[in-house]
Amino acid sequence: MKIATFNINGVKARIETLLKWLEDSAPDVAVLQEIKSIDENFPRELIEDLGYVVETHGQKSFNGVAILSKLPLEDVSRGLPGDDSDEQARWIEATVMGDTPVRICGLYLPNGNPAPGPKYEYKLAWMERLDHRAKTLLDAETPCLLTGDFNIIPQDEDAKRPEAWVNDALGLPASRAAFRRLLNQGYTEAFRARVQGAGHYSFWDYQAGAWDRNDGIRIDHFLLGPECADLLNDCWIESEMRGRSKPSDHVPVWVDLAA
DNA sequence: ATGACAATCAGAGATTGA
Repeated sequence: MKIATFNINGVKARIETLLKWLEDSAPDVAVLQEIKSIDENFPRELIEDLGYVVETHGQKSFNGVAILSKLPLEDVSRGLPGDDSDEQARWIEATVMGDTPVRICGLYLPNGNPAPGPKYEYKLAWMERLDHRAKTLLDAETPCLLTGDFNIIPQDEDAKRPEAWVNDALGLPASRAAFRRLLNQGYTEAFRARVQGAGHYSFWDYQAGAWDRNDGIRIDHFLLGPECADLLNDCWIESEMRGRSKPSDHVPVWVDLAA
């Protein structure tokens, strides 16, 4: 089973790019972030016509996540538990019913800039809620994974210019520590289980020719629970998507699971 | 230190992103 995460930076602006990608790359499951659309305006029929079931958790203008799947989805839930007052659409879960069912959590973690400040406090509080949800999922002792735009640069090797991010919400020690706490629970970062070394990125800013200079950062991740990590065949970044016409500033990241 | 670029909502320019 091939699963991809992709921050599409607006489904309305990216629909042609998205449809062509679904046709050409054909993920079994696509986990999307920043759909920037309410559920009613999401182009679900165009995607259903390609053989996908579509589950969205959208909001007006910003944020918004979705799961597209060629396999049936069960037990869909929306919103990260732990704060009923949080109205930002950043979390969706569903169980993908392949040969081995896998619980998939799609997340769009808050950016957090400027830091310090209320937006950074929201990011850290959101990660605390994520930590709790992740623990609960592990307790089930069945295959599960967390994937999406984490807005975290895990280590210096995950940025072309690490010095540019030391005071940024994506690279601050508290951000990295919260990410490590997830790993320390027993989650495996799929990409680093397969690929070592610097120079692998999933985001390049639209500005200042960042793509042409390969001035990127790796912030889109797969965290696999133990039962899911046992199924990992491969993990890779589809970086060539950044060079196509009308690209998102993120590219898809993939896992192949024996599930 | 800031802007560079892009998307959204709105129908200009502010807001958000990373």
